[in-house]
Amino acid sequence: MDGLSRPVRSSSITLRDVAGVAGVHYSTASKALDPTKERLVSLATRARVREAAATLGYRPHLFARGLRRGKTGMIGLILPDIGNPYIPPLVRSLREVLEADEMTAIIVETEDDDRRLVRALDSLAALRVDGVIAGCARIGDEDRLEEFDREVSPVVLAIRRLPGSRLSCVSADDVAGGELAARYLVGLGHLRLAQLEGPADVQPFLDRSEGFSRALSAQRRCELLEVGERAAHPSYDEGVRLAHALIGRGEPMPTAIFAHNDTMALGAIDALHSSGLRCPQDVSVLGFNDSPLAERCTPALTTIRTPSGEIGRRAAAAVLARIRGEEVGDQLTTPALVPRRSTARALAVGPARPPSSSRRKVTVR
Amino acid sequence: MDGLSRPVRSSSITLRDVAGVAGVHYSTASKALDPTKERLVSLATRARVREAAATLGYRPHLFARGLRRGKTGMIGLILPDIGNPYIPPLVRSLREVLEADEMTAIIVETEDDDRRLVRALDSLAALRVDGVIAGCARIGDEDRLEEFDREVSPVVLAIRRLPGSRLSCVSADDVAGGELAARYLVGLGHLRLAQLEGPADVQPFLDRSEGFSRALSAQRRCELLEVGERAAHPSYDEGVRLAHALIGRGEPMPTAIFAHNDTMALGAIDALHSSGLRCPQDVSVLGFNDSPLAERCTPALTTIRTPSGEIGRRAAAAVLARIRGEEVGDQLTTPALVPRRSTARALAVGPARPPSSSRRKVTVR
DNA sequence: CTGAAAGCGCTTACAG
DNA sequence: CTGAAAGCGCTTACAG
Repeated sequence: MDGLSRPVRSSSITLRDVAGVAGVHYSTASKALDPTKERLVSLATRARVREAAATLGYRPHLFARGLRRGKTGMIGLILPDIGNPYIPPLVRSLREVLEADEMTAIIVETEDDDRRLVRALDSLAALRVDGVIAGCARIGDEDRLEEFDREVSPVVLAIRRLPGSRLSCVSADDVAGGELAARYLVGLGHLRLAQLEGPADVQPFLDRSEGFSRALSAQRRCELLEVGERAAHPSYDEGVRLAHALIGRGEPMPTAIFAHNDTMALGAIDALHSSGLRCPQDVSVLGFNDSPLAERCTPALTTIRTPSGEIGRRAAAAVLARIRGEEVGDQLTTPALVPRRSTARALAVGPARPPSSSRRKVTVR
Repeated sequence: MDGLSRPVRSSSITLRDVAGVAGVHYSTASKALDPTKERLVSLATRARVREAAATLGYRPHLFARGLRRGKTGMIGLILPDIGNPYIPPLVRSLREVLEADEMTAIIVETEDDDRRLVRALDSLAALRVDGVIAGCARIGDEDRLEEFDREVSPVVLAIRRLPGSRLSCVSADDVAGGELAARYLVGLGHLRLAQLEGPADVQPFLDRSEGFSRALSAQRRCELLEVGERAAHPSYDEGVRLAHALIGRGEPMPTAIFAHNDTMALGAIDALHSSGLRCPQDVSVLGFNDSPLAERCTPALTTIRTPSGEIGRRAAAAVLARIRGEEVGDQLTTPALVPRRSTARALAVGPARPPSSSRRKVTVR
């Protein structure tokens, strides 16, 4: 009678419709269509129901099913920035694992902003996601994330670990990555080095710093030059800014720079370039992550690979396990050095200087 | 009794719980909490219900509500590739508009693969999304997309129009963009030009080709060199490949190249570079889209801006309108030229040639 | 202004 | 093997 209150689209085919065509009760149709329950239904009925479903184009209403079963089949994926080239491969691998379990990922972005995180968590709670993969954790987020884990659904950390939290985490071994960076550059003969550090509220950057400077201090004669500040965001623009800060100090330039991610490394290379310094001839630059753009730039970027595919797969498997009620431990993947063109042997001769400053000295003297 | 079948988490606070604490029927609680219905409830009750909801931390179960109301609050966003730097800004702007209407976007990727499109549409149908924004349309997808629009929920096209379809579309005016590219390069004095074309099953690339070559043929003395093939994907790698194809022909090089998107332009620049040709001194390169990386590379890329923020917002507004039952027309946004460092005046002197081939000629002669 | 009932589309014990 | 019933959490006519 009330045409307006009914769904308009033809394809809101329901189990009732299927059952009607097949001539059975809709609960029987439900069982016939459920692989785990089909054995409760006679072969003949099964066939009839399936045919009816096929000809009608029936699709189970996932959220109706979810409501009944007490789950939604949705996983929240909280990311700081989907524009970071490291992210898409990770999202893809993660989604593959989720989809194999009929789960769908909902991506929300925080842009490393507190209020956005709160809002993201709010919506995911209202959506009743079955679990969350948080790739956005900043030091200080422990409580919020753990509360969600306690009150709504399981949360696992990915990429960014949170030492002060009991939430399990899948990430790279960033300390080892920093060490690897240092040892490689030292092996190339570099004695004066610097690092462009990511924000201090993100543990991986702290870890990379620690690994790098620790491995360096184990070497005699190696000097770690201070940039004086860290990046506000681990972005190209900040890479440019910090590199210029380094150049502008007036002190001798390092012969090698370790940037805390690939994007900052690209910024640094372009900044060097625009200051008349060549990479790698004057200054070697080493990135971190091995995101897709690392091999697609000039010079191709030497970097530390932190396998995003594997981290994505493991993180997905970890939430799925926690949803099943299993406990999962932390998982660190081992980073690997990928040598390309942006690093070179240190020259035996004296320190490179920004052309302008060396020119200045020449004219002054 | 049966502890196992009930939700475990404390926060599955339901309307019943709230009503219990407030001492009212749960239907009354529902009204008290609904801004559009709160006037049906006495002030005192309203206050009590709200307080109960707040102290219990009640959140409406969005999918339960959706089931009752016949909508889910979800919009499917079908994209070929979230790794394309043009995409994140578009996703962000689009999401802003959707969120203002309490809608959530579900992103699925097709990688321009037929089977993935089918699967994507399948899942979105099972999710009963209220609408779809398809940024993945390839020529030939008309039927599938229109069927979804007819049977499941409204589909609007974004970025890629589909001339053979009645689905409404929000995109850039790609023909005008191609013309703009041609006129700009001609204005710089270039007489021998080439374009690196994207796949022929994507209308925007066809449009860019058409605009470019049409504007060029209107000029006397301008020559459009044939590359001989199009890109299989509009990617960096294909940009590299096509540029090498151009260089390897043995014919004189163009002095300006129009790449059908920024990513291909970057590939082309790197390919030129690795062949000893400088951009822009030897060859100017013009991109398309003005994705974020265009201003963050060396040389900064001259490109055609097709405002992703605006396209995203309009596309979101368009689905929302269609969901409300309104018809919406096609919308073309006007592209604009963004001059940067990768293009320069054509030299008055003779054609640039790949160094190797010119060297060869020198030694041979 | 409040409550009781029906129902969104499904699943799942429970009878027969 | 099949069906009838209850219920997931909500909203919304409909009575009172």
